[in-house]
Amino acid sequence: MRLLITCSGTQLKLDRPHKMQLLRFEDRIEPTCTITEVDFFSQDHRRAVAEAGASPASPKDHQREEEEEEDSPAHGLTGINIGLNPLPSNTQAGQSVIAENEKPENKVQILTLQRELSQVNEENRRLRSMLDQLTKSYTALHTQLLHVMQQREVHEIRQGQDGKSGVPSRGELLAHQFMEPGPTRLLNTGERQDDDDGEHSSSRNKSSSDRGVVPFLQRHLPHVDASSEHMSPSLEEGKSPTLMQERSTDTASEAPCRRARVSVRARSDAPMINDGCQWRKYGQKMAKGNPCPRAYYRCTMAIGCPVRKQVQRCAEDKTILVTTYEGNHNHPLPPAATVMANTTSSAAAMLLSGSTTSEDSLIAPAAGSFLHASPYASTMAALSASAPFPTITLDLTQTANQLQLLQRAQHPVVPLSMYGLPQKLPGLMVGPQASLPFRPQQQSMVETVTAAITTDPNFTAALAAAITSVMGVPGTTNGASGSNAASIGPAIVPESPQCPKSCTTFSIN
DNA sequence: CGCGTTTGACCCGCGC
DNA sequence: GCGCGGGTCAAACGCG
Repeated sequence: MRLLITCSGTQLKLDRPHKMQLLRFEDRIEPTCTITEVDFFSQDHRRAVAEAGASPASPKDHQREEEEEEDSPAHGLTGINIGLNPLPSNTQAGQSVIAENEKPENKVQILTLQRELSQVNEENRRLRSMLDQLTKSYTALHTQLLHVMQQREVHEIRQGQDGKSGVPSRGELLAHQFMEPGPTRLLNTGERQDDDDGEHSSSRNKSSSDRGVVPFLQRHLPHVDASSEHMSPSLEEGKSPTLMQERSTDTASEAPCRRARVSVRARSDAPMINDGCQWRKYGQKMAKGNPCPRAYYRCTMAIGCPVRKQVQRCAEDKTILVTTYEGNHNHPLPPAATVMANTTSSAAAMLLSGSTTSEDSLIAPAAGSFLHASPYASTMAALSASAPFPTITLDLTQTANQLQLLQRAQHPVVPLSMYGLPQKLPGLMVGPQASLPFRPQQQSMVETVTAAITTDPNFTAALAAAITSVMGVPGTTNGASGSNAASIGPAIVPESPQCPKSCTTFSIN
C-alpha cells in the first residue's frame, strides 16, 4: 500500500496502493492541503459511504476532490484550486510587484504562479513537520517493540535451553518465520498431510491442475491456511528450511487438518456482503441451532480457486450477517476484493502464526498481540481456537465501542499499522529486519480497518480520528485528549462523525 | 442454451 | 458401530 500525501499536486509517497482522501486539515492547514491516501474500495462503495454521511466533507471539499479526480486539463494544472482559495495577505516573499503596464492575463498568471509557489513552500513546511512527527512516533513505537522483543527473546532462550541443541526454539522459529520477506510462512510439519482442502474423498476428483497452480496470493500475502502445526520432524532432520517453505507455500492453502477461518460479522440487509469477488453458491444447509440457512459459496474468479465462504445470518440478531472465509485466492484480485482478501489472509495468518504447535493455548500469545495491539482489534476480533478450525472473528457491529475505546486509548497506538504491526508482534523478531517498515505481511491492521470500512461506513469516523492523530496536525491541540501527538483521541463523538472543528474530513474514494 | 441456484443425497469426522 | 452434524456434490430447475 502506499500513502500519498498530496499537497497542491505534489505527492509524497509514503506507502499504500489504495486511495482515500483526508481533506481539510483546515484551520491549522490551509484548505489547499490535501492528504491523499487511498481508495480501498470501489467507486460504488465510496459513493455509498459518502452518501451515508460517513464522509462529512463540505461541498467545497467534494468539489475539490472531484476536480482532482477528473484530471482534466482545466483542473490538472496543479490540482490547486486557486480561485477558490485566496491566500492570506501575508504571502511569502516571492511575490513581486507587478508592473502596471503588464497585460491583465499576464498579471493573473503571475499572481497565480506566485500563489502556487507560496503554497507549495508552505505545504512543504507542513509536510516536513508532519514527517517529523511520524518519525518520532515511529521511533517511539520501535523502541517499545524492541524492548518487548528483548524481553521475549530472553524468555524464549531460557525456555529453549531445555530443548535439544540445534533445534530452534519455537521463538526462534517464529522469529524466522516473521523475518521472511514473503508471506508469513508457517512452518510446515514434516508429514505433509494430504493437501486438498477437504477434498478427502478420492471419488471427488479434483483436477490435477489445481495442484499445479502456483498460489499467486500465497506468494504475496500471508497464508490463511496452515499446512500443519506441529514442529517439523524433518526440520529436526536437517532438511532445508527453504524446501520446507516451498512445500509450505505449495500446500499451505489446502490443509485438511487445521485451516484458519476468518469470520466477519457485519450488519447488512443484503443477502451477502459485496467483497469484490465473484462467488458461486454450491450448497445450502440448515445449521443446527440457527433457523437461518447457511449458504456455501466458492470463488469463481479463477478455475480451481480454493477460497470458499459461508454466509449465515446470526441467530440472535438477524440483521447481522456472518461471513466466514477460508483459503487463499490463487489468482490476482481486483482492488476491492484484495482488501477483503488481505484482511482475511492477514487475520488468519496472524491467528495461525500463534498456532504452530497443536496446543491451542499457544494461539493466545499471537492472537493476544493482535487483540491488544489495537484499540479496534480488542473489540473487533475474537478467537475461537476450540472450534474444529481456528477461527478469528472480526466483529464490525460494535462501532460505538470501538470509537470509545479509540478515544480512551492510552498508548500511542498507530492504528494504521504504519510501522509495525500487530501481526508482527507475535514473531517478535530480533535483528535488522525488525526495523524494516512497510512489509506486506505487516498490514493486517490496515486491512482489518479497511474491511471494517467496507462493511460499516460509520467506522470511517474512527479511522478519521486515528488518521488525524497519526498525522499530527501541526499545532493542533485536540481538546479532550490534549497533547501527545501520537496519542489517540481526537474529540469525535461516535454518533456524529461530523467534526466541524477538528475538521479531518475523510472520504472513501 | 448457458449459467447460476436449489436441493436432496452422499461423504466424512466426531462423539457417544 | 451408530447417529448426528457439517460440508460437498451433482442433477434438476429457473432465468436471461
